[in-house]
Amino acid sequence: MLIAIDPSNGIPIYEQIVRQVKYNVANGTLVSGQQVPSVRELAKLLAINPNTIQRAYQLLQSDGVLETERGRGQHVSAGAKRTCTSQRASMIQERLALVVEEALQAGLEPAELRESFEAVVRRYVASLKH
Amino acid sequence: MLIAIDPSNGIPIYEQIVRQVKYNVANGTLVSGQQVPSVRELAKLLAINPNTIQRAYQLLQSDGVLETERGRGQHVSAGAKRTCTSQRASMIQERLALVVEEALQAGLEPAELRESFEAVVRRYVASLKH
Amino acid sequence: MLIAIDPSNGIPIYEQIVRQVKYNVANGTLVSGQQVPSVRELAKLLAINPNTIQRAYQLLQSDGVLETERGRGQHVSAGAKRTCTSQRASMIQERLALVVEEALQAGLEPAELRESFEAVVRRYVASLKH
Amino acid sequence: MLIAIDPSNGIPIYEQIVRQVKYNVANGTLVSGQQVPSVRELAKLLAINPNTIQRAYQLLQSDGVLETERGRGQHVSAGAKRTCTSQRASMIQERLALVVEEALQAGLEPAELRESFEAVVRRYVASLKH
DNA sequence: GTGGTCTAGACCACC
DNA sequence: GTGGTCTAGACCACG
Repeated sequence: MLIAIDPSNGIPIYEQIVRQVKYNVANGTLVSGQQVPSVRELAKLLAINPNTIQRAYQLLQSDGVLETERGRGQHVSAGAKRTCTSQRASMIQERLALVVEEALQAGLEPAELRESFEAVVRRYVASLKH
Repeated sequence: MLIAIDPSNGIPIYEQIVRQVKYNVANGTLVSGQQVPSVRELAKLLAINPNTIQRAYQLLQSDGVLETERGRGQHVSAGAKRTCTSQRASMIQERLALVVEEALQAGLEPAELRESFEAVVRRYVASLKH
Repeated sequence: MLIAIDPSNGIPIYEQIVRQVKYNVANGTLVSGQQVPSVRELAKLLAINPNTIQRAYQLLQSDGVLETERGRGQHVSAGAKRTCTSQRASMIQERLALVVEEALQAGLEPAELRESFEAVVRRYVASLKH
Repeated sequence: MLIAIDPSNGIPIYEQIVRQVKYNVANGTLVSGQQVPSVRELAKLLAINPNTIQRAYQLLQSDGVLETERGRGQHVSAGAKRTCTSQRASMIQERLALVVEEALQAGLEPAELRESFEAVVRRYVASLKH
């Protein structure tokens, strides 16, 4: 599992961790039952305050992605993959909806927006081929 | 001109004011040379501390949207409309690109995304007819 | 006499008036004993608040440039020309000294500065020939 | 780093701080990546309200001189030295040009001005030797 | 009346 | 601990 933190991009670090763990679960990189690094371990690995890791793990627990067993550390919970996958899709679609709605309200033409949208898709598909 | 503040939506109040003034300028609701309410006036109107308004107005000045004359209040500067319009379009398109790219990276299918996109547009167009 | 006011250049309007009157006196455009426009007259002429003119005239009086006689308005005082001429030269030289000193303290080389200085002079002389 | 504030010289305190920080960066006294005192710390040090420091630091951020990391304080950004040095030189030369032009327009002779200029330089060079 | 600056003190999120 | 935001109230210069 790879977690990359950018401490100066405005998104709280704990939030970056939460997202990337969920991403890795949805991904298959982290599978149900698998151990995740302990708070201290991950803190040392990322050179980040343990409190911050702790906070991320707590959020992941309350989202049902991680489970803790006394003295045995954290592991990925049973239904995590399904949860994350659907969460991710709906989150992303929700954000897309927000942006598009705001653009339309701001008076941009649907055609204009559609063209921007397709341009991004084309650029992304092209970048995959390299 | 209508400015609506939501003090509890996370976006700083001064930022909300900045956006809405720019929006109104891009809009044509505020035209070049037009006076905007004085700091104290707007503060009373929105029931917000004058310092907060002051901060918003200063940002608008440094963005070239407002000009101030000592003792005579603020007015919309000459090139404001062009500035705001282009800023707005590019900001929105940038955000659209970000969301779409993230969605693609997360593995969503272009077709799926396109459908979401069109759904939002349809919903918006429909809402206009009511 | 010509007075040009720029209300949005940061220099207080009363200060702009003071400077330009002094300039005109040093100039010979305004001579000793000559009447200057009344406060109200000048205010109307420049489309400026009479309080502002009043303030400028008071400063000019305390600088010994203008004198007032009951009911007869303001006129240029006897020694005004000498006062203004010397004031102007010393003021300007003082400002030059300030800028140059700051530049040297900031570490710019005298040679570099001298070159900038001469460039401005050359540019100015050239502009006169057109 | 030394910062000296004169609260009664007309220049706003936050502006004095901004200038002196930039000066120290251009100087080499503050180098890229170096921490600057926290808002509260500097406020206590200078016996000035933290809000005023905050304002100065925010301006420095928007000028690209400082960067902030949440909960970890401010540090000098990467390109800061280049930015500050060039800004300072161009600012000073611009001001020199302004003063010289005004002097010439006011009718002072280039030779006279040149003599004033050289006098300041001589005086400054002499003061260095003591 | 206007905007510009500053102080004092509070609350929040983040680390 | 850090920075970010906001309120309240004061003082000043300008017109």
